[in-house]
Amino acid sequence: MSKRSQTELAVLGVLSIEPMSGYAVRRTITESMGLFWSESFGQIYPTLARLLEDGLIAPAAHGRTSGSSYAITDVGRRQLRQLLSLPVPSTPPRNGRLLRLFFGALVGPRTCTEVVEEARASAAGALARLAQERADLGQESDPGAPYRRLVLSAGEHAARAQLAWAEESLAELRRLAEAER
Amino acid sequence: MSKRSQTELAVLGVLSIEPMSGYAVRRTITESMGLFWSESFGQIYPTLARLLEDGLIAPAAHGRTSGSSYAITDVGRRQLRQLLSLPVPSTPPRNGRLLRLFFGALVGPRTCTEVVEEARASAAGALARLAQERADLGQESDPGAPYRRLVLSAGEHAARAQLAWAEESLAELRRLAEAER
DNA sequence: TATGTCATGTAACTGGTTACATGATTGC
DNA sequence: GCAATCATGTAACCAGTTACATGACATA
Repeated sequence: MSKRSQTELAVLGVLSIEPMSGYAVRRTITESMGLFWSESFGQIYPTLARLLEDGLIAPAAHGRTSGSSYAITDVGRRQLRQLLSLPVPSTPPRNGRLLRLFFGALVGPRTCTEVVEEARASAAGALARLAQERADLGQESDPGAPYRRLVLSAGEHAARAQLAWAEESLAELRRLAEAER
Repeated sequence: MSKRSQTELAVLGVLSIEPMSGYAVRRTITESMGLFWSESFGQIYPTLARLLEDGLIAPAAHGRTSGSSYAITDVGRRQLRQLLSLPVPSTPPRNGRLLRLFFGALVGPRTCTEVVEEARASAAGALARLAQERADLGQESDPGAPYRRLVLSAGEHAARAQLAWAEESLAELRRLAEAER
Protein backbone atom coordinates (compact mmCIF):
# COMPACT_ATOMS: atom_id res chain seq x y z
CA MET A 1 0.00 0.00 0.00
CA SER A 2 1.47 3.25 -1.10
CA LYS A 3 1.56 6.10 1.31
CA ARG A 4 -0.68 8.17 -0.84
CA SER A 5 -3.56 5.92 0.02
CA GLN A 6 -3.03 6.66 3.68
CA THR A 7 -4.40 10.16 3.22
CA GLU A 8 -7.07 8.80 0.93
CA LEU A 9 -8.00 6.31 3.59
CA ALA A 10 -8.24 8.97 6.26
CA VAL A 11 -10.33 11.30 4.11
CA LEU A 12 -12.66 8.57 2.85
CA GLY A 13 -12.93 7.35 6.41
CA VAL A 14 -14.19 10.57 7.88
CA LEU A 15 -16.50 11.11 4.92
CA SER A 16 -17.96 7.70 5.68
CA ILE A 17 -19.16 9.11 8.99
CA GLU A 18 -21.06 11.90 7.31
CA PRO A 19 -20.78 14.26 4.31
CA MET A 20 -18.79 17.38 4.98
CA SER A 21 -16.46 20.03 3.53
CA GLY A 22 -12.68 19.75 3.23
CA TYR A 23 -12.34 22.18 6.08
CA ALA A 24 -14.57 20.03 8.26
CA VAL A 25 -12.65 16.90 7.28
CA ARG A 26 -9.56 18.49 8.66
CA ARG A 27 -11.25 19.61 11.83
CA THR A 28 -12.69 16.15 12.36
CA ILE A 29 -9.29 14.57 11.95
CA THR A 30 -7.56 16.91 14.36
CA GLU A 31 -10.38 16.78 16.88
CA SER A 32 -11.18 13.11 17.04
CA MET A 33 -8.04 11.45 15.68
CA GLY A 34 -5.46 14.05 16.58
CA LEU A 35 -3.58 11.79 18.97
CA PHE A 36 -2.64 9.34 16.24
CA TRP A 37 -3.24 11.04 12.90
CA SER A 38 -2.94 14.38 11.17
CA GLU A 39 -3.54 15.96 7.80
CA SER A 40 -2.81 19.41 6.44
CA PHE A 41 -4.93 21.35 3.96
CA GLY A 42 -2.15 20.99 1.47
CA GLN A 43 -2.90 17.28 1.47
CA ILE A 44 -6.64 17.33 1.92
CA TYR A 45 -7.73 19.51 -0.99
CA PRO A 46 -5.72 17.77 -3.70
CA THR A 47 -6.88 14.44 -2.29
CA LEU A 48 -10.51 15.53 -2.42
CA ALA A 49 -10.05 16.57 -6.04
CA ARG A 50 -8.60 13.20 -6.90
CA LEU A 51 -11.28 11.28 -5.06
CA LEU A 52 -13.91 13.33 -6.86
CA GLU A 53 -12.34 12.65 -10.23
CA ASP A 54 -12.23 8.95 -9.46
CA GLY A 55 -15.87 8.95 -8.42
CA LEU A 56 -15.13 7.84 -4.89
CA ILE A 57 -16.85 10.91 -3.49
CA ALA A 58 -19.52 13.25 -4.89
CA PRO A 59 -20.62 16.83 -4.19
CA ALA A 60 -23.41 16.87 -1.65
CA ALA A 61 -25.99 19.36 -0.44
CA HIS A 62 -24.71 21.83 2.06
CA GLY A 63 -26.20 24.32 4.49
CA ARG A 64 -23.95 27.18 3.54
CA THR A 65 -24.12 29.05 0.25
CA SER A 66 -20.34 29.13 -0.20
CA GLY A 67 -18.07 26.13 -0.27
CA SER A 68 -19.16 22.64 -0.96
CA SER A 69 -19.64 19.39 0.81
CA TYR A 70 -18.68 15.87 -0.21
CA ALA A 71 -20.36 12.54 0.34
CA ILE A 72 -18.75 9.16 -0.09
CA THR A 73 -20.20 7.12 -2.98
CA ASP A 74 -20.85 3.38 -3.06
CA VAL A 75 -17.68 2.91 -5.07
CA GLY A 76 -15.86 4.99 -2.50
CA ARG A 77 -17.18 2.87 0.32
CA ARG A 78 -16.01 -0.24 -1.48
CA GLN A 79 -12.60 1.30 -2.02
CA LEU A 80 -12.46 2.31 1.63
CA ARG A 81 -13.11 -1.25 2.80
CA GLN A 82 -10.49 -2.36 0.33
CA LEU A 83 -7.90 0.06 1.70
CA LEU A 84 -8.72 -0.96 5.25
CA SER A 85 -7.99 -4.59 4.39
CA LEU A 86 -4.58 -3.91 2.89
CA PRO A 87 -1.59 -4.47 5.17
CA VAL A 88 -0.46 -1.47 7.18
CA PRO A 89 2.56 0.13 5.47
CA SER A 90 5.48 0.18 7.83
CA THR A 91 7.18 3.50 8.41
CA PRO A 92 10.83 3.61 9.40
CA PRO A 93 11.23 4.69 13.03
CA ARG A 94 12.37 8.23 13.76
CA ASN A 95 12.22 9.16 17.38
CA GLY A 96 14.02 12.45 17.85
CA ARG A 97 13.88 12.25 21.62
CA LEU A 98 15.59 8.88 21.81
CA LEU A 99 18.11 9.95 19.19
CA ARG A 100 19.18 12.77 21.49
CA LEU A 101 19.18 10.71 24.63
CA PHE A 102 21.31 8.08 22.92
CA PHE A 103 24.08 10.66 22.66
CA GLY A 104 23.15 12.19 25.99
CA ALA A 105 26.62 11.77 27.49
CA LEU A 106 27.84 14.52 25.17
CA VAL A 107 25.60 17.12 26.78
CA GLY A 108 25.09 15.75 30.27
CA PRO A 109 22.11 15.13 32.55
CA ARG A 110 20.80 18.72 32.58
CA THR A 111 20.00 18.88 28.92
CA CYS A 112 18.67 15.34 28.91
CA THR A 113 16.38 16.19 31.78
CA GLU A 114 14.75 18.83 29.60
CA VAL A 115 14.08 16.26 26.92
CA VAL A 116 12.58 13.76 29.34
CA GLU A 117 10.64 16.49 31.13
CA GLU A 118 9.05 17.31 27.83
CA ALA A 119 8.24 13.66 27.20
CA ARG A 120 6.57 13.47 30.59
CA ALA A 121 4.51 16.57 29.90
CA SER A 122 3.37 15.28 26.54
CA ALA A 123 2.37 11.92 28.04
CA ALA A 124 0.49 13.65 30.84
CA GLY A 125 -1.30 15.85 28.32
CA ALA A 126 -2.24 12.89 26.19
CA LEU A 127 -3.54 11.04 29.22
CA ALA A 128 -5.76 13.96 30.14
CA ARG A 129 -7.12 14.22 26.65
CA LEU A 130 -7.70 10.48 26.49
CA ALA A 131 -9.62 10.58 29.75
CA GLN A 132 -11.87 13.21 28.23
CA GLU A 133 -12.38 11.15 25.09
CA ARG A 134 -13.07 8.05 27.14
CA ALA A 135 -15.73 9.96 29.02
CA ASP A 136 -17.23 11.30 25.79
CA LEU A 137 -17.38 7.81 24.34
CA GLY A 138 -19.07 6.62 27.51
CA GLN A 139 -21.64 3.87 27.07
CA GLU A 140 -22.02 4.65 23.39
CA SER A 141 -23.26 1.55 21.63
CA ASP A 142 -23.10 2.31 17.93
CA PRO A 143 -21.17 -0.25 15.86
CA GLY A 144 -18.05 1.90 15.75
CA ALA A 145 -17.74 2.39 19.50
CA PRO A 146 -15.92 -0.86 20.39
CA TYR A 147 -13.27 -0.10 17.80
CA ARG A 148 -12.82 3.43 18.98
CA ARG A 149 -12.40 2.02 22.47
CA LEU A 150 -9.55 -0.16 21.16
CA VAL A 151 -7.85 2.90 19.73
CA LEU A 152 -8.41 4.81 22.94
CA SER A 153 -6.94 1.96 24.92
CA ALA A 154 -3.84 1.90 22.72
CA GLY A 155 -3.32 5.56 23.48
CA GLU A 156 -3.79 5.00 27.19
CA HIS A 157 -1.32 2.13 27.34
CA ALA A 158 1.26 4.07 25.36
CA ALA A 159 0.85 7.26 27.37
CA ARG A 160 1.01 5.50 30.72
CA ALA A 161 4.14 3.66 29.64
CA GLN A 162 5.77 6.87 28.52
CA LEU A 163 4.84 8.59 31.76
CA ALA A 164 6.28 5.77 33.87
CA TRP A 165 9.45 5.71 31.80
CA ALA A 166 9.84 9.46 32.06
CA GLU A 167 9.51 9.42 35.81
CA GLU A 168 12.01 6.62 36.26
CA SER A 169 14.38 8.36 33.90
CA LEU A 170 14.12 11.69 35.64
CA ALA A 171 15.11 9.97 38.89
CA GLU A 172 18.05 8.33 37.17
CA LEU A 173 19.11 11.64 35.62
CA ARG A 174 19.04 13.25 39.06
CA ARG A 175 21.40 10.53 40.25
CA LEU A 176 23.67 11.17 37.29
CA ALA A 177 23.68 14.92 37.94
CA GLU A 178 24.47 14.21 41.56
CA ALA A 179 27.39 11.92 40.68
CA GLU A 180 28.75 14.52 38.28
CA ARG A 181 29.37 17.11 40.97
CA MET B 1 15.35 22.91 14.45
CA SER B 2 14.82 21.98 10.86
CA LYS B 3 14.36 18.34 9.96
CA ARG B 4 17.49 18.35 7.87
CA SER B 5 19.58 18.65 11.00
CA GLN B 6 18.05 15.45 12.31
CA THR B 7 20.03 13.42 9.82
CA GLU B 8 23.04 15.61 10.43
CA LEU B 9 22.67 14.96 14.12
CA ALA B 10 22.48 11.21 13.64
CA VAL B 11 25.49 11.10 11.32
CA LEU B 12 27.63 13.40 13.46
CA GLY B 13 26.55 11.36 16.46
CA VAL B 14 27.78 8.03 15.19
CA LEU B 15 30.98 9.61 13.87
CA SER B 16 31.55 10.92 17.38
CA ILE B 17 31.85 7.30 18.52
CA GLU B 18 34.60 6.54 16.02
CA PRO B 19 35.65 7.44 12.47
CA MET B 20 34.05 5.29 9.78
CA SER B 21 32.74 5.14 6.21
CA GLY B 22 29.27 6.13 5.07
CA TYR B 23 28.41 2.50 4.68
CA ALA B 24 29.47 1.81 8.25
CA VAL B 25 27.51 4.81 9.50
CA ARG B 26 24.43 3.25 8.08
CA ARG B 27 25.18 -0.16 9.50
CA THR B 28 25.83 1.36 12.91
CA ILE B 29 22.53 3.20 12.84
CA THR B 30 20.50 0.16 11.83
CA GLU B 31 22.31 -2.14 14.22
CA SER B 32 22.43 -0.12 17.37
CA MET B 33 19.69 2.46 16.91
CA GLY B 34 17.38 0.56 14.58
CA LEU B 35 14.51 0.44 17.05
CA PHE B 36 14.13 4.18 17.15
CA TRP B 37 16.01 5.63 14.17
CA SER B 38 16.82 4.92 10.53
CA GLU B 39 18.68 6.45 7.65
CA SER B 40 18.96 5.48 4.00
CA PHE B 41 22.03 5.82 1.81
CA GLY B 42 20.15 8.42 -0.18
CA GLN B 43 20.30 10.60 2.91
CA ILE B 44 23.66 9.63 4.30
CA TYR B 45 25.93 10.33 1.36
CA PRO B 46 24.66 13.82 0.56
CA THR B 47 24.78 14.61 4.26
CA LEU B 48 28.39 13.47 4.51
CA ALA B 49 29.26 15.66 1.53
CA ARG B 50 27.64 18.64 3.22
CA LEU B 51 29.28 17.99 6.55
CA LEU B 52 32.63 17.70 4.82
CA GLU B 53 32.12 20.95 2.96
CA ASP B 54 31.20 22.68 6.21
CA GLY B 55 34.28 21.31 7.94
CA LEU B 56 32.28 19.39 10.52
CA ILE B 57 33.94 16.15 9.48
CA ALA B 58 37.24 15.35 7.73
CA PRO B 59 38.62 12.42 5.73
CA ALA B 60 40.41 9.96 7.96
CA ALA B 61 42.80 7.05 7.57
CA HIS B 62 41.16 3.82 6.62
CA GLY B 63 42.18 0.15 6.52
CA ARG B 64 40.80 -0.58 3.09
CA THR B 65 42.27 0.74 -0.10
CA SER B 66 38.91 1.70 -1.63
CA GLY B 67 36.39 4.00 -0.06
CA SER B 68 37.10 6.55 2.58
CA SER B 69 36.47 7.14 6.21
CA TYR B 70 35.35 10.25 8.05
CA ALA B 71 36.22 11.62 11.45
CA ILE B 72 34.34 14.31 13.31
CA THR B 73 36.28 17.56 13.75
CA ASP B 74 36.33 19.84 16.77
CA VAL B 75 33.94 22.19 15.03
CA GLY B 76 31.76 19.19 14.28
CA ARG B 77 31.76 18.14 17.90
CA ARG B 78 30.75 21.65 18.91
CA GLN B 79 27.97 21.64 16.34
CA LEU B 80 26.83 18.23 17.55
CA ARG B 81 26.52 19.43 21.13
CA GLN B 82 24.67 22.44 19.80
CA LEU B 83 22.21 20.27 17.87
CA LEU B 84 21.68 18.05 20.89
CA SER B 85 20.71 21.06 22.96
CA LEU B 86 18.11 22.34 20.54
CA PRO B 87 14.49 21.42 21.28
CA VAL B 88 13.27 18.19 19.72
CA PRO B 89 11.23 18.99 16.60
CA SER B 90 7.75 17.62 16.93
CA THR B 91 6.52 15.38 14.16
CA PRO B 92 2.80 15.13 13.45
CA PRO B 93 1.44 11.74 14.52
CA ARG B 94 0.71 9.14 11.83
CA ASN B 95 -0.14 5.74 13.16
CA GLY B 96 -1.48 3.63 10.30
CA ARG B 97 -2.57 0.83 12.61
CA LEU B 98 -4.74 3.04 14.76
CA LEU B 99 -6.11 4.79 11.69
CA ARG B 100 -7.40 1.44 10.44
CA LEU B 101 -8.70 0.31 13.78
CA PHE B 102 -10.56 3.58 14.17
CA PHE B 103 -12.67 2.61 11.16
CA GLY B 104 -12.62 -1.04 12.14
CA ALA B 105 -16.39 -1.39 12.18
CA LEU B 106 -16.38 -1.12 8.38
CA VAL B 107 -14.39 -4.32 7.98
CA GLY B 108 -15.25 -6.24 11.14
CA PRO B 109 -13.27 -8.07 13.82
CA ARG B 110 -11.49 -10.54 11.50
CA THR B 111 -9.55 -7.92 9.59
CA CYS B 112 -8.87 -5.94 12.73
CA THR B 113 -7.49 -9.04 14.38
CA GLU B 114 -4.85 -9.26 11.67
CA VAL B 115 -3.79 -5.72 12.38
CA VAL B 116 -3.54 -6.27 16.12
CA GLU B 117 -1.87 -9.63 15.64
CA GLU B 118 0.80 -7.85 13.66
CA ALA B 119 1.17 -5.23 16.38
CA ARG B 120 1.63 -7.97 18.94
CA ALA B 121 4.27 -9.70 16.84
CA SER B 122 6.18 -6.48 16.33
CA ALA B 123 6.13 -5.73 20.05
CA ALA B 124 7.28 -9.24 20.89
CA GLY B 125 10.09 -8.96 18.37
CA ALA B 126 11.17 -5.62 19.75
CA LEU B 127 11.15 -7.02 23.26
CA ALA B 128 13.41 -9.89 22.24
CA ARG B 129 15.82 -7.58 20.53
CA LEU B 130 15.82 -5.23 23.51
CA ALA B 131 16.61 -8.11 25.86
CA GLN B 132 19.61 -8.91 23.72
CA GLU B 133 20.74 -5.29 23.70
CA ARG B 134 20.25 -5.07 27.45
CA ALA B 135 22.47 -8.11 27.87
CA ASP B 136 25.10 -6.68 25.52
CA LEU B 137 25.15 -3.43 27.45
CA GLY B 138 25.53 -5.39 30.67
CA GLN B 139 27.62 -3.74 33.35
CA GLU B 140 29.27 -1.46 30.82
CA SER B 141 30.52 1.59 32.62
CA ASP B 142 31.65 4.01 29.92
CA PRO B 143 30.11 7.50 30.15
CA GLY B 144 27.54 6.73 27.46
CA ALA B 145 26.15 3.58 29.06
CA PRO B 146 23.67 5.19 31.48
CA TYR B 147 22.12 7.14 28.61
CA ARG B 148 21.90 4.10 26.41
CA ARG B 149 20.16 2.39 29.28
CA LEU B 150 17.57 5.16 29.34
CA VAL B 151 16.92 4.65 25.66
CA LEU B 152 16.70 0.91 26.13
CA SER B 153 14.27 1.38 28.96
CA ALA B 154 12.06 3.59 26.82
CA GLY B 155 11.88 0.83 24.24
CA GLU B 156 11.06 -1.76 26.88
CA HIS B 157 8.27 0.30 28.39
CA ALA B 158 6.78 1.01 24.99
CA ALA B 159 7.03 -2.57 23.78
CA ARG B 160 5.55 -4.04 26.94
CA ALA B 161 2.68 -1.56 26.75
CA GLN B 162 2.01 -2.44 23.14
CA LEU B 163 2.12 -6.14 23.90
CA ALA B 164 -0.33 -5.79 26.79
CA TRP B 165 -2.65 -3.68 24.68
CA ALA B 166 -2.51 -6.13 21.80
CA GLU B 167 -3.41 -9.05 24.03
CA GLU B 168 -6.32 -7.24 25.65
CA SER B 169 -7.50 -6.13 22.23
CA LEU B 170 -7.31 -9.58 20.71
CA ALA B 171 -9.52 -10.86 23.53
CA GLU B 172 -11.99 -8.06 22.91
CA LEU B 173 -11.98 -8.77 19.16
CA ARG B 174 -12.76 -12.41 19.86
CA ARG B 175 -15.76 -11.27 21.87
CA LEU B 176 -16.84 -9.03 19.01
CA ALA B 177 -16.47 -11.84 16.48
CA GLU B 178 -18.47 -14.08 18.79
CA ALA B 179 -21.26 -11.53 19.14
CA GLU B 180 -21.39 -11.08 15.40
CA ARG B 181 -22.40 -14.66 14.68
C1' DT C 1 36.46 -17.82 -10.22
C1' DA C 2 32.31 -16.96 -8.12
C1' DT C 3 29.80 -15.13 -4.31
C1' DG C 4 28.99 -12.11 -0.70
C1' DT C 5 29.97 -8.04 1.52
C1' DC C 6 31.81 -3.45 1.49
C1' DA C 7 31.32 0.76 -0.68
C1' DT C 8 29.60 5.18 -3.12
C1' DG C 9 26.59 7.73 -5.42
C1' DT C 10 22.47 9.67 -7.92
C1' DA C 11 17.88 10.35 -10.24
C1' DA C 12 13.13 9.91 -9.88
C1' DC C 13 9.61 10.05 -7.03
C1' DT C 14 6.50 10.73 -3.00
C1' DG C 15 4.36 12.27 0.79
C1' DG C 16 4.11 15.96 3.36
C1' DT C 17 4.38 20.86 5.57
C1' DT C 18 4.33 25.84 5.39
C1' DA C 19 3.11 30.03 3.94
C1' DC C 20 0.39 32.66 1.45
C1' DA C 21 -3.66 34.56 -1.04
C1' DT C 22 -8.41 35.00 -1.22
C1' DG C 23 -12.97 35.49 0.02
C1' DA C 24 -17.75 34.22 2.26
C1' DT C 25 -20.53 33.83 6.49
C1' DT C 26 -21.78 34.47 11.20
C1' DG C 27 -22.43 36.77 15.35
C1' DC C 28 -21.67 40.62 18.06
C1' DG D 1 -19.07 47.51 10.68
C1' DC D 2 -15.74 44.34 12.62
C1' DA D 3 -13.72 40.14 14.20
C1' DA D 4 -13.73 35.40 14.21
C1' DT D 5 -14.37 31.51 11.88
C1' DC D 6 -15.41 28.90 7.80
C1' DA D 7 -13.65 27.78 3.49
C1' DT D 8 -10.60 26.74 -0.69
C1' DG D 9 -6.64 26.47 -3.01
C1' DT D 10 -1.71 26.58 -4.52
C1' DA D 11 3.39 27.27 -4.90
C1' DA D 12 7.63 26.52 -2.80
C1' DC D 13 10.00 23.72 -0.30
C1' DC D 14 11.78 19.68 2.27
C1' DA D 15 12.92 15.24 4.02
C1' DG D 16 13.06 10.95 2.77
C1' DT D 17 12.75 6.37 0.16
C1' DT D 18 13.56 3.44 -3.74
C1' DA D 19 15.80 1.78 -7.39
C1' DC D 20 19.51 1.64 -9.93
C1' DA D 21 24.40 1.73 -11.56
C1' DT D 22 28.95 0.80 -10.47
C1' DG D 23 32.88 -1.31 -8.71
C1' DA D 24 36.48 -3.06 -5.16
C1' DC D 25 37.80 -6.57 -1.85
C1' DA D 26 37.77 -10.99 0.75
C1' DT D 27 37.17 -15.69 0.95
C1' DA D 28 35.79 -20.23 -0.07
